[in-house]
Amino acid sequence: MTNCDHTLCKTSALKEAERVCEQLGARFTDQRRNVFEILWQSHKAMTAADIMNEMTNKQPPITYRALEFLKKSGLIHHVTSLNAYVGCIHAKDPNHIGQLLICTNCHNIDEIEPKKAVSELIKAAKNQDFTPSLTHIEMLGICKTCNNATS
Amino acid sequence: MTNCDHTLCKTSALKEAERVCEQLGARFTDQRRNVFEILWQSHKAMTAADIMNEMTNKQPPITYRALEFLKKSGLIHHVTSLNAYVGCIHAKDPNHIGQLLICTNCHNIDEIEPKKAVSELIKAAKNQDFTPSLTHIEMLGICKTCNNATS
DNA sequence: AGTTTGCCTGTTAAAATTTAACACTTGCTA
DNA sequence: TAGCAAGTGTTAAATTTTAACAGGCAAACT
Ligand SMILES: [Zn+2]
Ligand SMILES: [Zn+2]
Ligand SMILES: [Zn+2]
Ligand SMILES: [Zn+2]
Repeated sequence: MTNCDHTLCKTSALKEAERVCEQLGARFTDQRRNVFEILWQSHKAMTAADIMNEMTNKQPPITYRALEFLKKSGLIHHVTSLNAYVGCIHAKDPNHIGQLLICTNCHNIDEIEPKKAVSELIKAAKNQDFTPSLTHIEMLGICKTCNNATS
Repeated sequence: MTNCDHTLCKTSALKEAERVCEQLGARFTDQRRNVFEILWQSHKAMTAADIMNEMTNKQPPITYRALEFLKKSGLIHHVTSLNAYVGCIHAKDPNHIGQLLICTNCHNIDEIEPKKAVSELIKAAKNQDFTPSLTHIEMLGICKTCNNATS
């Protein structure tokens, strides 16, 4: 994501969303698109309230339902440590486990797929005879851009 | 934690809490102890409301302030994916990064310290020039006991 | 074409969760 | 013993999330 051509980010995310919905037999309705486009204005996490403020229809149930749908469909991530949401940049792979790098300064979020780390995490879990189904990895810290700026 | 002598868990956690407070120059007051002991009744996560219900003084600010303090002091973990809290079993090491194994069946939480996985996560972050300060690792799944029970 | 069906929306509230503000107390210490 | 910082009690309020239910809309059947 770092130094992205964000117009490209956004259009390809939209295309992907349409594909995913099609595949799920669900509709990419106005409300869902509205939430999705608002989230994809940037790579920053937004709270439900943030999003709601920018919606055409600002009623809570509308917003929460769309968020719920997008999350279940793997198109967005719920950033639990911020209680906020961000568009997923790996939506093509519905089974990916993302490591979210959350900059506490500029609030941008990058998402990487740390295959080796994940396999270590799963190994560690299995050592305790624990069978994981859902994994959250969130790191708060300072991103490259902000690091350079403050030095 | 699995198959623990929980009386032991609890007393050693209390002793540790007293030590940590002492070291921080803070007081392990009645309210803080009340929250802490309620959490340590088990290894299950409890929401703020759950805890509040069992407090001597059931007023929200009392509960939230104690939780905030205990979290900042590293004595409990905020389980962000459940928006709930659980006692930390590695409080002796204030810099540990715990991997929470959260059983969606019995709701017990185990916490392990996956050193290798963590170093891989940090390595992956640094590859993006990201400087992490706080790391959350939470896995939802089925624990050993529940796995055995359902098979 | 008309009708059923299931998904999705609109709307009205209400419940649940978290925080603000401020006066007061308590234990330390200068 | 007065002053200070940490911690509490109390009253509300703000924020976040959910329930409930009537209505609309698009694909699918007859
Ligand atoms: Zn971008
Ligand atoms: Zn993702
Ligand atoms: Zn811990
Ligand atoms: Zn279990």
